[in-house]
Amino acid sequence: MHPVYLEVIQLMNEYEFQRIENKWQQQWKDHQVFRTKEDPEKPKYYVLDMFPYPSGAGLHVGHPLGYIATDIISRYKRAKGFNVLHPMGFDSFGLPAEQYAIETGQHPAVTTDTNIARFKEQLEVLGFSYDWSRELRTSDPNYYRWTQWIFLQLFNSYFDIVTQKALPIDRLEVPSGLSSQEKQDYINDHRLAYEAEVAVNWCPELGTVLANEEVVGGVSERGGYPVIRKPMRQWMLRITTYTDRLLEGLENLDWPESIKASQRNWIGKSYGAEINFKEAASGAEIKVFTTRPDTIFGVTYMVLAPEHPLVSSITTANQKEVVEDYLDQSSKKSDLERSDLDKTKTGVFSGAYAINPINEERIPIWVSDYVLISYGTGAVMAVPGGDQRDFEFAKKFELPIVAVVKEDLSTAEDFYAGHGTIINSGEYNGLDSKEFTKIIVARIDQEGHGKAAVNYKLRDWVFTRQRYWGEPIPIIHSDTEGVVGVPLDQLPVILPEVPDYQPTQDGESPLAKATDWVKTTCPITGAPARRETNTMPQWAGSCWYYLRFMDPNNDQAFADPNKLAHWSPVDLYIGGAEHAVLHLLYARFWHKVLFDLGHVPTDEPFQKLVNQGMIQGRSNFAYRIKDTNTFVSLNLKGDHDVTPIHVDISLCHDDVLDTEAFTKWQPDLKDAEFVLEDGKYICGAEVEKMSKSKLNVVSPDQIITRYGADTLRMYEMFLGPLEQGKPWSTHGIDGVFKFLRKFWKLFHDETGNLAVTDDKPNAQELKIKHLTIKKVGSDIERLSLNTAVSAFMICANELTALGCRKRDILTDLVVTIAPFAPHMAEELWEALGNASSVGSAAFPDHDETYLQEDSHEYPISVNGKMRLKMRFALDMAPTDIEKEVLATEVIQKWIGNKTPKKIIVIPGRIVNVVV
RNA sequence: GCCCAGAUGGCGGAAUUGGUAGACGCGUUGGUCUCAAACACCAAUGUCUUCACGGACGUGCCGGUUCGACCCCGGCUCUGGGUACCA
Repeated sequence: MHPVYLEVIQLMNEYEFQRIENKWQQQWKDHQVFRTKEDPEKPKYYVLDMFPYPSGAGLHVGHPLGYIATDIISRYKRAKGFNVLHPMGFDSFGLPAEQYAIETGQHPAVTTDTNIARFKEQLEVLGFSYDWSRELRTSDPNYYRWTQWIFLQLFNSYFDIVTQKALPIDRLEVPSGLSSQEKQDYINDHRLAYEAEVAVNWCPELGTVLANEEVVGGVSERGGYPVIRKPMRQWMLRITTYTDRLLEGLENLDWPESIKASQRNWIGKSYGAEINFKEAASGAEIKVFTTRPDTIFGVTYMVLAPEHPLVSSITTANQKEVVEDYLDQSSKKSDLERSDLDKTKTGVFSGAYAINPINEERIPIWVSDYVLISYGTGAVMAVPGGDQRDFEFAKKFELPIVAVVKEDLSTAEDFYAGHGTIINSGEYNGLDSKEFTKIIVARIDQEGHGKAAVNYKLRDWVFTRQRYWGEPIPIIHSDTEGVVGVPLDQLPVILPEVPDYQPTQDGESPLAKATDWVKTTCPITGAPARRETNTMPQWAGSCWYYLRFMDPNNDQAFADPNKLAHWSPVDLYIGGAEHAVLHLLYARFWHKVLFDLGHVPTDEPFQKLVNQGMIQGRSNFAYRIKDTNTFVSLNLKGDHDVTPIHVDISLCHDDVLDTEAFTKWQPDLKDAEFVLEDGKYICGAEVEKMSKSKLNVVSPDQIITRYGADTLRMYEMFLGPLEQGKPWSTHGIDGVFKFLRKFWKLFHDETGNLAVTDDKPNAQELKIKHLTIKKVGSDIERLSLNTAVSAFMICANELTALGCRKRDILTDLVVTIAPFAPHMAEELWEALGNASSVGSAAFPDHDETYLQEDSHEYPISVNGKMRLKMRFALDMAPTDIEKEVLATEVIQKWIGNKTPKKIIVIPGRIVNVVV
């Protein structure tokens, strides 16, 4: 809309959203309307948003989708008499700020502050009812002090197998007769936070270690450089001890099934058996894990991962050279190459043989990187007749294939991966494979060849980053005492200033450059010692922020136990599905540890979880003819070799490029030439993730300037179901804007004066009111906010048609709409003569008596097809209805000369005549 | 490959327990107002057929259960998301 029109509309329609919204946002701020205190008189309700990372790009229209929903719920629950906790904060440690710091030398704290200020401003103009007095930032020392404190809780705990819970490390029973070094090692081996040498993602080009989430498809997310595995000393968290608890805990959570499925999948529990094979020459034991012990007679060879410790010792002299060559090659492979599924399998024969413990068969031992050292035992018994990968490998290296399970005995296929009937397995032939699994595992166990076993995909959590902008790990390295936790009264360990933020070439953290900071003393002996220089990953701060919101300014504890007891757990948590696994799994893990140690009152942190869909962007493309500065319009590019480039969507209107603006957009485009169609340059378009780099970001600010926050709030809800993703489009926002003006006009006459009357409402008007209250209330409860908006539209349409301006009707509607359009509601509420905020008014109750009717318009169907409608009294006897229906001419026509077999009358619903 | 979700007019979507398919909004068409436009308002709008009344078809496809199916069951197809040499 043109700015001139905007003024015209405002003059004509009196709904001055800009004035109204500024006014009420100021009032809420001045009077701290949303400040929350514990209130034992009211039931509590904790509504949480996934707090954002304050990026430099600011909010786009996708961010508020979930925030609007939680704000509506919060305001609704308050009006329903709940004491609502609805906080917001910032996940402010993280890579983009650090990357920016490396490029510009500006301290990440400075850019983070600027970004947060911008985010807060954008959140405020949306009219959210956050209790800003509880705002937190994960990069604030008063916050990360407690993140470090929790880390030390993990460091000072172990997982007790018997009770299946974490206990303080001093309760660990250490075997007697150990030397002091052995004793220290034993204890460290049980801590929930421990140091270990593990393979990490090392990016040689960037000279840094990357987090898993920074590696996409084997290359670095930033720059697209190859990433290799490199063993380095890391802090790890023993999340694997909690696998079963994390799995079982999912059962009672009100979470989307897909998220639970993702977590189960990620944990990846599989049942099977560990079977010991013996190497023929040395008798060395090689353990394999299999989920299909029933296929043991189909084992035709064995495969070890290249990193398997036995590889070098069993390799025969003849094969030594090829095996070493292969090991060397695979160690150099990037993750990209190793994970490329299309590649053909590689491997070498070790020269050694293993003995199948069940049938004493001698099978060759191969080495191949399709077996991973990180899962199971790093060795597999290969059953090419029953496993796709083994089958491909056997085909390539011409190894024998034996079918041992058949679904259908008549087929001649030599490959079948499912369950069925056992064949080629000696005395066991003919058994059902599932049945045989139990029998053979029992035999293996009895004969000492192995045992039933469970395996998980979940690995311990690599908890260190060689990065600057994160929480320092509160550990001191002492020459005599090993790793020592920083004493709790010395927290926080403040992030030091460093000369520059660049990661070092050898993978050491930038914190190592703060040499004075690194030098410290051992808390036990007082001798000189070094601080840990690694920092925590970005997930650390978000693992427990929901707890800190309950008591954000406490400097004695991470939160007061009474406040934790009052607010726990989070009743409703809304956020994007991209956090389905990592954040939600890590947070659950920390929570369970804190629960075991008696620090939090619940076993699970988030009772109900809802994923809002992602709002995608619509990108525009221009097509540059290769090696030229000429751009060809969408439908003419056919014959040319073109490179599509993203064009900022602000340079396009309905996919037509503003060529003049385009040439001024970037210096290298100033001489750009265009091949036009119909005198216009038409851009290509594609729906993809909304992001700064794709130049398709729509900021809520633009929409708010045009239509106001209330319109944007209702429009985003009106788009469709909350959980569903959709591309952003403003088609239809006018409809919502029109609705709000219509609602406004119910209260005002043509001159803009309040025109509410004190007339008594009639039955029809009361019915509209009560129906709307009922519908909106139940829609909010089930998070169907799109249909709630439509209920308001229906209501406004009907009242407008009736010309109803009655106070009784309108007062309740203002309270009902307040969660959705709070600014307009406040303004109308004030105009109706109320001194207090509409937020303090109780949500009206609907009265069923106004909704009841004494008759119902029955759809009359013949053989299930609706033919006409007839109105009958609700208390009319079904037999009387039957008579009337049969006597009707239209129905008679449909029955014709047949006799009705049956007539079904469902009182208050439907009539069906069966002929 | 595996796991999960989904498929309804020109478009976004509605139908809460098996009971009138298409609420509400957008768009489109026609009209009122206007010098004209915008705004606003009124009417029509699933497809096919009919001058009309009406009729036939219709919720991705095939089949089933039922008096009655967008909804339940069996078998597919396609789309989106997650995940993967996990033995």
